[in-house]
Amino acid sequence: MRGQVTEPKSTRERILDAAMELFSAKGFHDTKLDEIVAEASASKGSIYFHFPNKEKLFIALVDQFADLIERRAKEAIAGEADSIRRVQAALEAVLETFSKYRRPAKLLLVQAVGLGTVFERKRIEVNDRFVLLIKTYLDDAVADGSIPPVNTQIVSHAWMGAIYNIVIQWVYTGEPTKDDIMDALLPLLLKSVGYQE
Amino acid sequence: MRGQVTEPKSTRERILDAAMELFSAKGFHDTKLDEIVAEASASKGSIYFHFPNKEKLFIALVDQFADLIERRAKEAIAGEADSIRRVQAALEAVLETFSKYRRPAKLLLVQAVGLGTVFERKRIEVNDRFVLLIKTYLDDAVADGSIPPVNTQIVSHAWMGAIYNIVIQWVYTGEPTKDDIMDALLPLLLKSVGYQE
DNA sequence: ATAAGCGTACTGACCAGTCAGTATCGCGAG
DNA sequence: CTCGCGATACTGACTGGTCAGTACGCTTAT
Repeated sequence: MRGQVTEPKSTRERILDAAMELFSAKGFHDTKLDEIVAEASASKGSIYFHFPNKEKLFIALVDQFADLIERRAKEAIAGEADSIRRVQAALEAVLETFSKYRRPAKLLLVQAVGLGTVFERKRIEVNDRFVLLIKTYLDDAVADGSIPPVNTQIVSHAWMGAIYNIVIQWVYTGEPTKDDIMDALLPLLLKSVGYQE
Repeated sequence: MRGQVTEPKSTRERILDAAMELFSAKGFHDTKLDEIVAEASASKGSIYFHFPNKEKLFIALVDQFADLIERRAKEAIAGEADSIRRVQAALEAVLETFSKYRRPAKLLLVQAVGLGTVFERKRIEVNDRFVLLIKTYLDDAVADGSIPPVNTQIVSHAWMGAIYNIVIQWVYTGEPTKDDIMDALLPLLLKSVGYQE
């Protein structure tokens, strides 16, 4: 029998949780390290024991969530054989994951933008990872004739932006609901490349 | 006959130009007031003579460009009668304007995101202005039967995001060209709402 | 004993914003 | 026409608060 029903969180985890909470709510610059210290019931020393600096702490959160999203998308893809189904499954998985983790979504889609040059690269890197993922499977779908030929470069960027913006809207207002998004966005995107079900 | 061929720019204009240059390149926080001072060949005091603070200077630039975009879109709309043509004309005008002003585009679409709560409201306000504009004419197009009924709320946000992301991509890489964007994005968006030409 | 893990008091660079002062103009009175 | 006066536009040295990062010390487990 353990002393606690739920294993007490490690300091490192508490710091990450607190940082996620605050960064996603107030952004990078408006979040003070001392606030993270307070929220995490930790100390400045322990933050600098676990992370080299504030910037890396932020990036750790971005990477962590970007990895999760990508993993979920790839899992979903792996479960489908047909190329257009793969695209569809990946979209569903991504939307599902975003809607399950509202704060990380805001961190990734809003707070990680418009910081200096350093973060900019990170943002572009993450964006391109997903665009490439979409593009790959769109190209497959074109190749096997599921959809007519399109400029997949532009389409994947456009899709990415569409998803971004809808999710951001949802992050702020809670509207539209995840189901509404699924019902409206998925057909919209598929129709945009000429796919008829 | 004037003494100068081109009227020398006022201090206020030089400050705005310099601020646009630097903010769009390095973002809000990485741009120091002293850098704007140097770039504008002005002085700290004159910045604070013309603007209450750094934040308002930034917002002035955002507003200025958002106004321009909206004006161009409305002009384009005014020249068309058919509702679907209006949507089309507005999109063309917006893309045209973005592509003509690369730096302001980056300022509005990238650098104005992820700053604190104050800027966040501004960003949402601007975004909603355009979304509403799109939505209005989409609703018209649905009403007169040009396109089948769709969730125009979601569609307008999705369109907005698609445009954003493509333009951002262009801002960074110069690719795809404006013409490629027109050729690929316009049909994409129209197809997404089931419009066949 | 010794090192990983953490706490706390401290430092100092940085930079937005201030302010006392200067320059230049238009204008009405003498 | 010119002098005084107020208003507008601008200057740049200075300040003071802020906050990321550091120094160093105490604990606990091995």
